[in-house]
Amino acid sequence: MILDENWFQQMEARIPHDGVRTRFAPSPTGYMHVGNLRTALYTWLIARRAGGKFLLRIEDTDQGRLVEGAVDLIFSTLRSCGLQWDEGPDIGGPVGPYVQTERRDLYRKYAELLIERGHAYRCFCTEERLEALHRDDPNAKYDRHCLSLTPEEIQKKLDAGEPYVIRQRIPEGTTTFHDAVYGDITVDNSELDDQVLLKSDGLPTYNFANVVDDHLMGITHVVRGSEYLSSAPKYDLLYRAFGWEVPTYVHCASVMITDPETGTVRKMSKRKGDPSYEDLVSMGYLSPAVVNYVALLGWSPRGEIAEQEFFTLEELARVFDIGGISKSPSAFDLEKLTYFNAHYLRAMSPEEFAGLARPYIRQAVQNPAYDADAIAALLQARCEKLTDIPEKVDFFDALPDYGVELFTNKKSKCTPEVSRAMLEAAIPALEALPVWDQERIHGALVSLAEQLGVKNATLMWPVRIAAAGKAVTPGGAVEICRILGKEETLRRLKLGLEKLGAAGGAPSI
RNA sequence: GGCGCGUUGGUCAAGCGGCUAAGACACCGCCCUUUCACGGCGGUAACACGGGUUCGAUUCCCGUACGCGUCACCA
Repeated sequence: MILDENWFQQMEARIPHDGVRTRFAPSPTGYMHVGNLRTALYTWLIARRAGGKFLLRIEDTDQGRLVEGAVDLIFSTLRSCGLQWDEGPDIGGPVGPYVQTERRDLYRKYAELLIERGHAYRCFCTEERLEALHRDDPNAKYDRHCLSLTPEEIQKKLDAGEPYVIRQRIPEGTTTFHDAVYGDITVDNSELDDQVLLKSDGLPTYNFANVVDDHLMGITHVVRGSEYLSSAPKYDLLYRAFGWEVPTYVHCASVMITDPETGTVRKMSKRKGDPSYEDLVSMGYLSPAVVNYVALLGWSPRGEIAEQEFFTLEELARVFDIGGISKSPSAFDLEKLTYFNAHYLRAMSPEEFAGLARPYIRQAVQNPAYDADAIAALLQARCEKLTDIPEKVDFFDALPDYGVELFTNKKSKCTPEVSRAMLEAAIPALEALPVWDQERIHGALVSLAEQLGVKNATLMWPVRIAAAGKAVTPGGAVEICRILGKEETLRRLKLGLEKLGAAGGAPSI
């Protein structure tokens, strides 16, 4: 086998050396879980912070685990979070292709280059032999059986068309690698296996493809989950075997979750029903809130901004530093995400919020007479997620069949008798209003309370109960009456009065 | 089991030899108030354990415990 020097030189010549380049390299095997999203975010931030490039590479070397539509989900998730890539499968770039199966020939060439240099070798061992080895000692590493094959033996097997893999030859000694988060880590090479670089189907393993692609794509910072910390020494050895510069490793601790059933912390997982990014969105969470929250899960701002908790993506891009990434795993807390979400909801302009809220309002309020924007205004400070909305406003369309006990409220000094008196007074006062708006309804009721010598609350409580039929409502009596309109309001107040037993008799206050 | 990494309140976390050990979520109380929220103010609550090093350890070193990761022709 003759290696084409020119070809390798051409590959090298394509590599950009113009500053920071990072990559997000998911395998299209399912959905974007929160940990993936965070890795993507940090990767993007490191590039952005440095004014560098962020690339997207699809690692689809595992034929068996491909999931249809997974690539599109990755695209859409990244985009909706604002993590646009500068180079990638769909938009191309100087070091493409950006899908590993489209690069397959290249890995073989690099594997053979390693063989030539004595850092790798062909292995013809059958699955049976490997299994037998493992049976004898479950922790056994590959016994290097094929390392001792002579060139003649190898050629004979090749000619016979025997399938083989290419293995990395791990040298003696120890390997020390540096990680930007964890510092220097040293391991004894005897802990390392002669791992497979090229599978018998001709495709590279993750570890090998990763090293080759990261180098060929000029990646300067390798950001990934800490589950890869153990294989980092093998990466280092590979880089050195090729004579390549080792990139900066940035390993991030896992995102955990407290299992609601057992109360123990474990890694988040789809199978256990933990929410993915998509799930969170459909649960009513906003992308910027999720991004903001996730950024702080395992990273914290330092210096003058140490106290800041709300960040836009652009702000993060300005201040994100690798030094702020924490070594220990952190637990995803839906309650805290909810808090961030609520903050984002409230920080919107009323118009923007109304636009988002409208569909949710209309799920429960179909009567077009009821102004969705006015309802939205009541909701903005009162919901934490958009999905909270429908159940809060269902009383507009249909007055609930409530019980008279709602007319009793200690704090407002309301009893059924008091409530009856209040409604009896409120109905004519409201009936007399020539114009039905916030100011006038409010004015009428407040001055009525004054006339009657009661606290505002004493009058407002029964009016609100009668108007809404619920103990808790977004907005007070005035706001609700205004939206209901004069006619419907009066109808409901009269209905409330009936419930209280409309019988005459002087109100006993 | 070997190897690696980690361990500050229920949760996220600051701290990088000397502090009454920040801040945030949640929780509790008060204020505001036409319910509920929002907002404001305040409160409860933590350095896993044992040895060192040091004048002095949350901070450095070594053990122990616990947790996580990894030991695939998966990524």
